[in-house]
Amino acid sequence: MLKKENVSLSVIRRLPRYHRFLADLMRSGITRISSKELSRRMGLTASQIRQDLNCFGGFGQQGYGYNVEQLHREIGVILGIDKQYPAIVVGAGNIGRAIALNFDFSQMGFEMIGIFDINPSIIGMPIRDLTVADVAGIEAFCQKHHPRIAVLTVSRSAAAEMAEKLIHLGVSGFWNFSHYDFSVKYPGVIVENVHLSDSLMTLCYMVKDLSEKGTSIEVLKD
Amino acid sequence: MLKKENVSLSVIRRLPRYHRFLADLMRSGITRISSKELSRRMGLTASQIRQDLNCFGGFGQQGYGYNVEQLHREIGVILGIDKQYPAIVVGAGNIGRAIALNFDFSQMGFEMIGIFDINPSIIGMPIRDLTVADVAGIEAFCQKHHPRIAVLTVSRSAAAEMAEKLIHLGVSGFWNFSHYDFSVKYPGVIVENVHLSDSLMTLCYMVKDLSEKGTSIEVLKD
DNA sequence: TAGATTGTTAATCGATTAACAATC
DNA sequence: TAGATTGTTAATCGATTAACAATC
Repeated sequence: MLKKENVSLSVIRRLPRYHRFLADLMRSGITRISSKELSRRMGLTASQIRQDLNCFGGFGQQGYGYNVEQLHREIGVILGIDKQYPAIVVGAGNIGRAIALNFDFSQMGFEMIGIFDINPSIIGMPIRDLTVADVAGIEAFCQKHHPRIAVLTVSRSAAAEMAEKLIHLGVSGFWNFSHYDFSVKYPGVIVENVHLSDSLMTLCYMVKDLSEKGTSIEVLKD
Repeated sequence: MLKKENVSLSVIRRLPRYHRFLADLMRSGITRISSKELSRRMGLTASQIRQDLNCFGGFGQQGYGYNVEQLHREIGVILGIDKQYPAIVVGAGNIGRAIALNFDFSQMGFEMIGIFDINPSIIGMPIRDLTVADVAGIEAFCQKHHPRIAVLTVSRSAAAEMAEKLIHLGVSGFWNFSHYDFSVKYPGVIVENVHLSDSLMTLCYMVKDLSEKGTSIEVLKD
């Protein structure tokens, strides 16, 4: 199915957004869409959409456009969210619990098979169909169940050691919420960093920038 | 202080990461750093670091490098995190609470002045020095306190109406955790989207891609 | 002064956009 | 068939990297 050998990360990062907008279209009962109309809704160019999709194959039909339901499904397959890679959550504090409670991992390619924490007052807490386990047992757990990815929500100080341990236990990917940046230290290990504070600082810059440029918010508002 | 009129978003998005690495250096007691050494630690090129910083001015010294503490402070000022823009959290579910509890907004340019929810069993709950208020009173609150940004963690279905309401109440920026993408609908309004599910799907792609290419994880591991 | 490293200009690379022939 | 819209090639644009003169 793959046409291009190496698809750029910029393209990959747009795929989930296409997937989301296509799901919206399905909900609205729209069954076909042109790259032009989709580009209008998403704030992109039609050219870019066609270029992006053609990295993976020709999913459209000349003169017709794309079948919404089919394209939605195909993008899901490209992303691999039809898989069920075993995953664990390490750190069951506020963020870890919120993630575990709010996300349906099974819809995003993963099966949540374990949650761990070091805090005795959190260990034993039920979260969905799992129970928070003592992180002391994580080594035995990994040797038995071989999780492919770990959601890392431990503190900055604990992250370095934990990442190293998990890599040696065979974990090949991390959804990293900790403030520790280990993508540089372990090249070859897949790390998807979620630095929420970076995102908030970027927002701060944009708010400040808008203020300083004195652009009338009133004008922009309507 | 600004040298360049319009700095690209790619550059802006790297600033918080520089800020974070510089804070690390300060903690390690390192007082000066060259672009070369910093690039090695961050996994970038020295050229890029110098280009990025020179969008805002010359912070270094030939033959010496950069003063860590000074550069850290300067980047903070560029980002505007020394400001205290009033902010509210709308939606105090798992994600909203986790965000409100974990983040020190004051260190990222914002002051948290209110938290709102629609659910009676959540209203009245204390979160840090605030209490979750009934979202019914959000209009009166905004007219009185004029929050600049809103952290939006309401459901997809509630997001559209809430965004519109807040925009008309003068909120000019959103930290958007909802699945509703309104950056296209309201151009001019600042929206920093945090689509955690997009991030997780991207990780899924990378894990799948690694599996399919059959690259030996063993080799990469050590 | 000599060595180091910046600030900045020029070259390269990659990503986005435009154009259009192919075709449903 | 005629109209529409894709898939794909070519042109443009922007971002990254390289090079080097300026200077601490």
